[in-house]
Amino acid sequence: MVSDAAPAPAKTPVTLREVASAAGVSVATASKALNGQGRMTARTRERIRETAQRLGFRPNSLAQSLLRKRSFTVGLLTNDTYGRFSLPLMAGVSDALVDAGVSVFLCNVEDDQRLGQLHVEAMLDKRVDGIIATGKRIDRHLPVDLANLRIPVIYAFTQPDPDAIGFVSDDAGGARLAVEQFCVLGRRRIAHVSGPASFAVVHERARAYREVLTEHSLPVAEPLLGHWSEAWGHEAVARLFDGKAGRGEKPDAVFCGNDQIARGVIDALRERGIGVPGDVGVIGFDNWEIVAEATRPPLTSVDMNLSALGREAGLALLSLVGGQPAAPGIRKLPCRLVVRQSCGRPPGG
Amino acid sequence: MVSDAAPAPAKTPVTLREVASAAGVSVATASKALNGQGRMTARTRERIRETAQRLGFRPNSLAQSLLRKRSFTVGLLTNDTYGRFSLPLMAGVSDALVDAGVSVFLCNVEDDQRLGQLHVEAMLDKRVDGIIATGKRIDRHLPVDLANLRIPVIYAFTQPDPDAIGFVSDDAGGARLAVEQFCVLGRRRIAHVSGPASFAVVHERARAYREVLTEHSLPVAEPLLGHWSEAWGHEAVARLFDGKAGRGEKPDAVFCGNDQIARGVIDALRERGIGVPGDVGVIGFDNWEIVAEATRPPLTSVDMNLSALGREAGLALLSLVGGQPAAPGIRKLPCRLVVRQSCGRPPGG
DNA sequence: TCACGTTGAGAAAACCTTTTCCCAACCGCG
DNA sequence: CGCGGTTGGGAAAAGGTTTTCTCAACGTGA
Repeated sequence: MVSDAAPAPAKTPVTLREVASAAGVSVATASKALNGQGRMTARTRERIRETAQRLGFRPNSLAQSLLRKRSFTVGLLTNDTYGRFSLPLMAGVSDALVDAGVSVFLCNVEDDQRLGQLHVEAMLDKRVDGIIATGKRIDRHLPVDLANLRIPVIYAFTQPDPDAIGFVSDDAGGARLAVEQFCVLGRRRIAHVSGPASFAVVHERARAYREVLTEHSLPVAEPLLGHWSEAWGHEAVARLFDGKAGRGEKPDAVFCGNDQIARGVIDALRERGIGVPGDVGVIGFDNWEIVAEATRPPLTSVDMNLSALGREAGLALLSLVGGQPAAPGIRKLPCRLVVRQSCGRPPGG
Repeated sequence: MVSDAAPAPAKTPVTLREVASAAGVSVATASKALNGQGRMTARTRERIRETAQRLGFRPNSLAQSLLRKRSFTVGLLTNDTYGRFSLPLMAGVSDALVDAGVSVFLCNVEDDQRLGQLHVEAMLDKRVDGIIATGKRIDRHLPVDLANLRIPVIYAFTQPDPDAIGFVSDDAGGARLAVEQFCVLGRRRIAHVSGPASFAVVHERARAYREVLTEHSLPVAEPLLGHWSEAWGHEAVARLFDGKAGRGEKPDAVFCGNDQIARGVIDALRERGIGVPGDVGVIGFDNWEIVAEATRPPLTSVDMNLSALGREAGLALLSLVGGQPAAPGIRKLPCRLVVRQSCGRPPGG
């Protein structure tokens, strides 16, 4: 027998049987030694451990899964192929699971029912322990039916089935943060420019906007709804600022439905010689850093904490898989305001 | 026996054994019937198939994998957590593999060696058939060692190990497309504004830029290297256009290293009253649609075809897993020019 | 009738690990 | 010396599928 020195990468994985025979014990004993189970002398256990170490033994996850009926694998379903929402979310999910030794199948289903079916079946066949469904819109379903699946399902940033568990961002809370910030900064005429009325979050944020203004006894302007683009930001500024009303009647703050709109608003204001944040404060939504940091001045924006949301979803799934019960319903996670320069500084500051 | 009508979702998966006993045959026969193997009467085969169908039988992938030593699973390693490069690439990979019944483990390793190790080991334990490594930079390695892995590895949009197979975009070719386009459009004084010198692609594109200009006997200006931001685009315009040289000596076209720089360039030009594309044509790189479509005018840009690159990588891995040999080396995939309005139209058009 | 080939289907091994018995040896105690 | 209890470790089943081998029945030609 040649003593192989460095544990050179074996061409074929070493099995428990090989460890056992190298250590001169049965596979049963070897298994128990490595898992800290059973009874044996400390010396035997240590010898087996060393042998396994030396041979570079790693248990075959497939065999373990087959037996334990637990694959340490979950599926992540998304239809947000190119979007920027799913990536931080996925990172959070993955982050929460990797420490538990759980790997994540990424399944992009677009909006294709057939593709969704295909992926779900593949995941079921592979005996995933659970599924996380995520999308690009809070108020839409994925094109798959996950209702009676015999494995736990968690929804994140997408519309959950009834009786399921879903995590979403607290958009109303996020909107409050933004508008309250304007109030604190002494802004009095706060406008709201947002996306299409077909999005549920548009109404949720608009409601919060109205509430905060009312609470502060400030005038409530009807929100301007358009679409999620810079161009719409430009147009909204034209509508808000190009009238012949005096300076004192025009907005001194604009709360925007996303960062692209805010970018358009800031650019349009600058083109009109209106100072940001001097004359008008601007706050965006999404905190899309690459946009928020490129605006002039850098954009204050509401962050939905998507990565944290993904983490929570991952942990919730883990606990469900572990057999912990959990009440169905929607959990809203708080947003946070990332203050940069576009909103201005406190009067006294 | 009650005839259960609709195949209600069973609480526990139905096994081959159950199918066999329901059809009155042995598991061996059942297996062969469903896989089109072995010899039996057509009637027997059909009866078994129907029984399986009726019971909603789906083979346990874990058991199959254990036996076949093939898990129909691959790992996708990335360190591009928030970036926009990995998403289209992943979509392409997933797309190429889903039809072969192969699922993809998404592993985000950041730039963390420990995390990389962790993920690679988890994937190896789960007996993935192969690994695709992808990153956010073509000229950097991932923080993991995939050299002697006993399973096939493909690199995509990241620096491959020697003797490995890698797919990257043909950046020089992409740059040629852009500069040639300017030449065709009759531009004569073409500038190049790009990212930091620490990126290999910056030099590759600059070389192509010089070559094309030389081929067309046009003056070659030294490329301006800075960083990948809008702010740098602004500054570059200041350097190029704010001198006291006459209009006839200033650039009439700017080829930018990415879309953000191009965005900055266009904005800065507009602020100076210089018309785009009338006075100066602009072409960007990356074709990041959300930026390219928001510039005024919409930005012509080089698309790296990342989704196609992902597809190629996926197919290559599949063929490697299938035992097909493949020569090591780097394969460059062509870019394409997406023409919008910022480059101008042909003189006669 | 016998030898032989074909057909249809089942038994069992294999994949790798975990876990539940089970058993032999040993110890102490009466 | 006999007995119950403990200790160290092994045999075997289980998990679900695939594949090889085996075998009985049957038909055919001599």
